Amino acid sequence: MASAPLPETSEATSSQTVRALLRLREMILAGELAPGERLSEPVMAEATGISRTPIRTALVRLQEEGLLEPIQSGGFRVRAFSLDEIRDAIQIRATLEGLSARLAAERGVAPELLEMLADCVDQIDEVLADDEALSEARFAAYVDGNARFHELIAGACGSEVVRRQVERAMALPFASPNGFLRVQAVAPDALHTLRLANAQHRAVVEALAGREGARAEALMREHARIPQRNLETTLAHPAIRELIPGASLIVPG
Amino acid sequence: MASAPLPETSEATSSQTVRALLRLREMILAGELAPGERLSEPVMAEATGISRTPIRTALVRLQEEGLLEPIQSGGFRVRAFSLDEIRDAIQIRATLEGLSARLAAERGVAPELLEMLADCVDQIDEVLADDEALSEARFAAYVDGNARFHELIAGACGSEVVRRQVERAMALPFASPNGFLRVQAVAPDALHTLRLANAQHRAVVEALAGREGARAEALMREHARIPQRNLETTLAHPAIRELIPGASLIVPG
DNA sequence: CCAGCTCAAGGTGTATACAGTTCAAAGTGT
DNA sequence: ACACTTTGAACTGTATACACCTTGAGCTGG
Repeated sequence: MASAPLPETSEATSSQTVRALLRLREMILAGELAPGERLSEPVMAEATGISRTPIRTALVRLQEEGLLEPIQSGGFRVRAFSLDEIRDAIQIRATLEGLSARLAAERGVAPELLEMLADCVDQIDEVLADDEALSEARFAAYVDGNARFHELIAGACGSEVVRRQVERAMALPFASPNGFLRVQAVAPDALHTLRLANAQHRAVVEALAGREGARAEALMREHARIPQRNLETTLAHPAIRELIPGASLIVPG
Repeated sequence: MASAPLPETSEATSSQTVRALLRLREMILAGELAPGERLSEPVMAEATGISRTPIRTALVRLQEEGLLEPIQSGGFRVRAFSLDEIRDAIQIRATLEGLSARLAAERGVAPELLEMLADCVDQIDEVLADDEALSEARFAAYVDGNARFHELIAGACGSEVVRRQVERAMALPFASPNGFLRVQAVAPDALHTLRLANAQHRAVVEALAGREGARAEALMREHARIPQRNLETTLAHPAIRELIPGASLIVPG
């Protein structure tokens, strides 16, 4: 039990379908497939070395995920997202996170969960303690803490249905809590904003502990203004578009 | 162009996959497949006369929809829903409808849309004008008006992303606006409650017209208390469980 | 030179075959 | 009588073959 390093979950992921899903998502977000372009199953099969069947089910999954849209005559094309849609996607996530937080506060959260949330906040505080610019390692630690915090919030109300729906809302790359973080990191007031974000995190934990449902909900909603702002920044400085995943899917519209 | 009655969209729906999806969903909601039961692809293929491939993609879609859950060793089983989960699913829908309504109010809605919404409300009012018990036909008219109203709200903010997400939230049968309506119809205070519901509809239209975002959002949320109450009623009187679609998926939990 | 038509190439939807694996039941040994 | 083993049936994941459809390019006729 003690030996045997975990089988590398990333590469040798058992099924072909999962491999195809990961690979295709990666290709789409990397911009290897232009928005509006039809995804030819035989071509993808050739490119990935996976047969058409798993490719096909991966395409269905990606459609449900929102990255692809069906074509009248059959098959799928890469979806393009307008800035307005991205704004809305972020608001959807924030709204659902707010719901989860409110329900959690109203129903009460287990002390262990509060502690785990506090751990995330502490980890981020530690990362931000220094006044120097963020190193790559510190940035990674922030991303990790932030992702864990938001995952915990998604499941905080103890409802599988809610957790699923929140996760769905995060599926779009720009709607994810970490979607615009790299943009954030290069901003002049980066540290200041990140500290503000973590102050909001801490306030949410406090609200959950005190069963303040409305406060927890409002905080989670307000919290999503930060990526909104980063989106504006990205809009204003097209050069930093490269920093955000799936940037190629964003169209002026 | 004038002749040729539209090909019956319901039965001869072009693709096998769509047919399989409809048929399987129907079977699950009708309780022909018990919750927890594994769905054998060959068996379903035999039962429906459709080959395994379309069955398979339908299963994937039903999983994304939330009606099925994956089994460790492969394949899917019918998902069971606890009462708490149903409550939460209704709240999710209400929350997202509230978001759509608020955004619509803030951004302003086209006069044509307001008119269409008002039409729904009027249609329902007409159905409820009479003080007698609801006939089957009047009930159907109510269901239709109600469904149209909620669909319009889902798309009212003009965002495809939001519309999609709201529709997703309505996918679970009990979370749909019409999910518990049949229960409502047999209640002693049926007409009273339905009139209350439509008063809320009308208030939402008013709020949209007046760009009162917070009001529109709060109304849509409150509006979902009615199905919540109907859920309680159903719980108290197990005999009427038969009236709601997918009742067999509800477990005590 | 342009419009319309034809034809071919490619692509999707579907069926089916096959290998590896899981699960359960029956049988055997104690 | 009970527990363990073994075997077989069934099922999933995957590959592949095939028919029908769509679409675009090239060709022909005006």
